[in-house]
Amino acid sequence: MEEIATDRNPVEAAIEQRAKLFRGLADPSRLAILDALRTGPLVVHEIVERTGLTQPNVSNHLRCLSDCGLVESARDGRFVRYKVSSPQIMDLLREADALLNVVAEDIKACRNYRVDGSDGPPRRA
Amino acid sequence: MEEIATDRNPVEAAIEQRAKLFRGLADPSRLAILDALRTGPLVVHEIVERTGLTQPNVSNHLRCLSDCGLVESARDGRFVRYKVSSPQIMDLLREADALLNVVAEDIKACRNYRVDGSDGPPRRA
DNA sequence: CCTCCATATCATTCCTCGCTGATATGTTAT
DNA sequence: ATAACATATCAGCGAGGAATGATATGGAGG
Repeated sequence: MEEIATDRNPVEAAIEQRAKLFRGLADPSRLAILDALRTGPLVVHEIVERTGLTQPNVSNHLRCLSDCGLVESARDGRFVRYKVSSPQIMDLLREADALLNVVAEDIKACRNYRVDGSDGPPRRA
Repeated sequence: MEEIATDRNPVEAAIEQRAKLFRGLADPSRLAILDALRTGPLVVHEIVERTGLTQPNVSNHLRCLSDCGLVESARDGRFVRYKVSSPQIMDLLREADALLNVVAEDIKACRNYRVDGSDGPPRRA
C-alpha cells in the first residue's frame, strides 16, 4: 500500500530520537569512554588514564552520556564510579561493528565528516 | 594488572571508525532517507516527496550515504534508483530502536544536542 | 580548620557540518 | 538541436558543539 507519510509526525519523532541517540554515540571521546567501561565499572580518574583525555573533557562527556541514560554513576567515597547502564548499549556497539565489517573501507575513505585528526581535505558538503 | 592501553592505536582506529559510522547516522535527514528506503528502492524524486526535503539536500545526503557505503545507486533511464546496500544497516537501526525503548525518556530530555527543531535552550557543553 | 585529592562546571574559541539558492551535468523525447 | 525533466555540484552562510584552561564544589585526612 501507499505509505506516503500522511502522518509523518510520529515517524519524524522517532527519527529525531534515533538521530539524537546516534549523535550521542558519534564522538570518539564518548566511544572511548564506553569502550573503557566495557570490562566493568570505573571511577573517573581511571577513565581519564585509560582514554588519555583530559579530566574536564571526560567529565563533560560523562555528563553527556549520563543525561542520555547511557551510563550510571554512584558515589564511592570521594570517587564516583560509572558503569554502562544497559546491556543493549553494548549490543548496539556490537551491531555497529558487524556493519563495519561490511562497510569499513567506504567509511574509512569517506571524507564527509572528520573525526579527530582525520587527514586530507574535507569534502565540501 | 594495569592495562593502561599500551597499544591503543588499533583500538583508537576502531573507535574512530565507529564514530564516523554513527556520525553518518546522526542526522535526521539521512535517517529519514534510510527510513524511506526501508520498504524498497526508490528514485531520488520519490525520496524528495516522501521526506519533504529539498532536492539538493537529498542529493547531498545520498552522496554522503553512498560514500559511506550505506546505500547503492543504479541508473534507470533518466532516474537514479537508490537502495540500502546491506541488511546489517536495518539490523543496526532495529537495535537502536531496542535501546531507545530503554533510554527514550532520557534521550528526549537530553539538551546536549539539538536535532532539527528541538525546543528549549541548549546546554552549554 | 586547612589542605589535598577527585570531580564538576564555566566561558571562550575554533571548527565542522547542514541548509539554501543557483547552476552544472546528464538523459530522453520532439 | 533544443526543450524538458532528473539529478548532481558548488559557494557561502550560519549554528551547534567539542576542546581548553581556569575555577568551583565536595569529601577525606592531618
